[in-house]
Amino acid sequence: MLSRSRIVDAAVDLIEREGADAVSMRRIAAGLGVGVMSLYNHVPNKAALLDAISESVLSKIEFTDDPSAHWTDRVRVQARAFRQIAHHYPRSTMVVFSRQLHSTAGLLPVERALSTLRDAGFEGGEAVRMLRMFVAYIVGSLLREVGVTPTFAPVRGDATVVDVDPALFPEVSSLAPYLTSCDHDEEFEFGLELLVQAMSVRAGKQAGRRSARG
Amino acid sequence: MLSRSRIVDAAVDLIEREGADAVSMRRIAAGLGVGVMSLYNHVPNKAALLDAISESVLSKIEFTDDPSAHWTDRVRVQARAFRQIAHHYPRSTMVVFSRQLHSTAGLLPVERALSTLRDAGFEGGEAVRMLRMFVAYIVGSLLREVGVTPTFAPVRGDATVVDVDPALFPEVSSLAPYLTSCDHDEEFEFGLELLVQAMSVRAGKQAGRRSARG
DNA sequence: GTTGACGGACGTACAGCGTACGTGTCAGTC
DNA sequence: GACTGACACGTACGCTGTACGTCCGTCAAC
Repeated sequence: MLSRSRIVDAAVDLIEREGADAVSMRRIAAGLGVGVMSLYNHVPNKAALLDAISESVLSKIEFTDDPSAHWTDRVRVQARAFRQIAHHYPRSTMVVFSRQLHSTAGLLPVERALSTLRDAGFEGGEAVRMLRMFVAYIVGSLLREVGVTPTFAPVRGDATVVDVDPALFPEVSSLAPYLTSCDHDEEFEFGLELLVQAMSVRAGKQAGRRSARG
Repeated sequence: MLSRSRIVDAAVDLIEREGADAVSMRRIAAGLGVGVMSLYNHVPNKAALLDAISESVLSKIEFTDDPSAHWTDRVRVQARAFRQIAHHYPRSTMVVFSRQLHSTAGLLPVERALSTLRDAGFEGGEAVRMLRMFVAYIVGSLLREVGVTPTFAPVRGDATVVDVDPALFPEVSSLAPYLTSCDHDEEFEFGLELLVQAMSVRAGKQAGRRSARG
């Protein structure tokens, strides 16, 4: 028996196996062993199916939030949970990012994150701004990681940075070894720590106001 | 006479006017008053055309770098220059983000940014990590701004957050007014300042190493 | 002036796409 | 038995990217 979730799962599988470009209603139907138009009994159109895929992927994020942990650790855990799913469904993640997220699937993560930020001492608009900034960093990082890994297209040779004129681009040239290689885990953790530290400073300033201006 | 740049410009215009989904070789050709297949004399295929669009948009970023300014101000200026282009070509920017950027068009910005970071006192891998983190934040922010603004699809009603059960999502519910509204300029500057401050702390720590571990 | 080569614009054709519409087959209810 | 709804399916239409062949304007060689 066909169902919306079976269709979504098959679509995600297809995306991960053959890439987002390979996704067509006919391919999905073939994968399920049904006719094309049968899908439309459960999904209004392809755009809605892609939205459902986004929702499905986002809902897979596991937020094992430990309220007793320090808020900095909770931030770290939540960020890594996001990233883990993105790495598990890299090509589908690109689909998520390329679409509007206007669904309530991501509401639980938001609730958890806001709760964490409140513990950190952020109130009202400040908490929301912090959350948005954090999400921006995570999304931007994952877009790079997932776009670079063999996700959407086969990786091209890294000769692009090798044949750079050192006279024109001295910095790029001298930092070439760092630019060509990239330990994604390390990069992510680096930015994560920087953000957590920046938030700690900000939190201390506004919450405890410890020895500031005094 | 047809040319690659004329095709790219027409494509960008079309994307901005009617959205990325409306882009087809036939539409572009019609906009230029030529036959479809004439395009293929200048562009190998549609994917290459989209890559050319990315390159074109990225190359429009104006980096009026002032080496005499303080590095923090240079960082701000560079980030805003990026954002300005994204706002000028919002729908095309989505195309840029959805593709692999593997072109040398973004090399000048990279050079400028690395130079700025060197002035800030970052060396080697640290500079590259800072750059990547910064780009991640900017890209993530723009993805949200540009994805929310009437860019890809018409904006949906903001009733998604209104009908939230306060018992299930207390934080989301109480912060609803902050979550539904969003001053993008303010948000961007907020994160920008936070990052610049975080970088300043880091720069002071590793460059001057003033009174650390002492 | 004629000829040949060639680059570029173009038309045709084909496979594949999303999906509107109609049809057939069941399960459940009177 | 008849009626009803849900659901799987086939057909068909307009669209897509693009391979291929054709035609024409320009220019070099003779």
